[in-house]
Amino acid sequence: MGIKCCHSPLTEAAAREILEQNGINKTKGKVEILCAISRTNRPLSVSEIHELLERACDLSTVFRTITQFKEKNLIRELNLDEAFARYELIHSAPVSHHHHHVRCRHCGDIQNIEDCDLAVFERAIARLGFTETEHRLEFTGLCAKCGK
Amino acid sequence: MGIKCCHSPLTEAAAREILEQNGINKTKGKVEILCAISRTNRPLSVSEIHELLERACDLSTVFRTITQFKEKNLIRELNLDEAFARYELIHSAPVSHHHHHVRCRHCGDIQNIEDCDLAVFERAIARLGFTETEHRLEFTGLCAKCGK
DNA sequence: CTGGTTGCAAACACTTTGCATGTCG
DNA sequence: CGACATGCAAAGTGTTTGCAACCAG
Repeated sequence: MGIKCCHSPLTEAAAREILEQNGINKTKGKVEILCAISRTNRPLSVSEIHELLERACDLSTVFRTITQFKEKNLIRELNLDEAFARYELIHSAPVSHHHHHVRCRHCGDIQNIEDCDLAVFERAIARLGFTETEHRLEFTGLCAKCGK
Repeated sequence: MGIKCCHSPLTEAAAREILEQNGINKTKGKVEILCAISRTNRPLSVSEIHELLERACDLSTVFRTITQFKEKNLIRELNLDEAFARYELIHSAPVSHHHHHVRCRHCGDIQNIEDCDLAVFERAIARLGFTETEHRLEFTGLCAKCGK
């Protein structure tokens, strides 16, 4: 319990299978992007992914692929108060693995938090050595009018 | 308890006093921007503020003023998964008035949530008629290394 | 073969900055 | 008067798009 980093790099074969299952063409770029995201245990920005691939494909291709992965719910987009978005794999494993993040305002380091309860959170974060903690909890949904 | 909109428009005099207390020059633009933010009960984007002022001052001035207000902790910056930031007044009243937001993924409507407890949240949001709710809880702070 | 995919360059949206001018205190 | 504030235009980011060449199925 508490804090744990979920780290599960995909083999190329596993990546190909995931793409297959989601009806996505298994091009070199897409396989590599999926592997790259699975290789890190922290959410990546598009340009970080681009650099991890050593620019093997164009930046716009990374953006397009990320968009596609997001639509297929392979990845989750995060907003950690930076000028850009970050993405992490959704481990479709048991149930959609719900967790959150702590990001250091100073060095930008990002760590995962596995529990989902405010009090537990605060304790877990303190245990990590974080100070001057702030949190931001935002909801989205369909309002009464829009929820058809 | 539950949901409530905190709405407290500032008179020009009150706005001037706040600026005074924070050592900010009381120029026409700054007074108007502060009033505009206090007049709405939902967080505003920079260009919404600009339009509310009927372009009485330049967009870059709004950006610069917002930056200054943020530094003085007069306003809070929010990130509601849009391509831009939103800002709302910090009611310095009793203690820093802590609350969150629900935003409709469809129409973009934003409402305030006053309580700060996940379970209460969920119920409150459901009571508002929101469906397909998602939330995002992110922390920032100084990690053990950076927290001097 | 044919539709999806890519690279490239250009376009976008939001935000920041440089500089000359204008205003507050 | 001097410091700060402003308008304007230009530059900077991160992201999106149009198009022709290309590749997977």
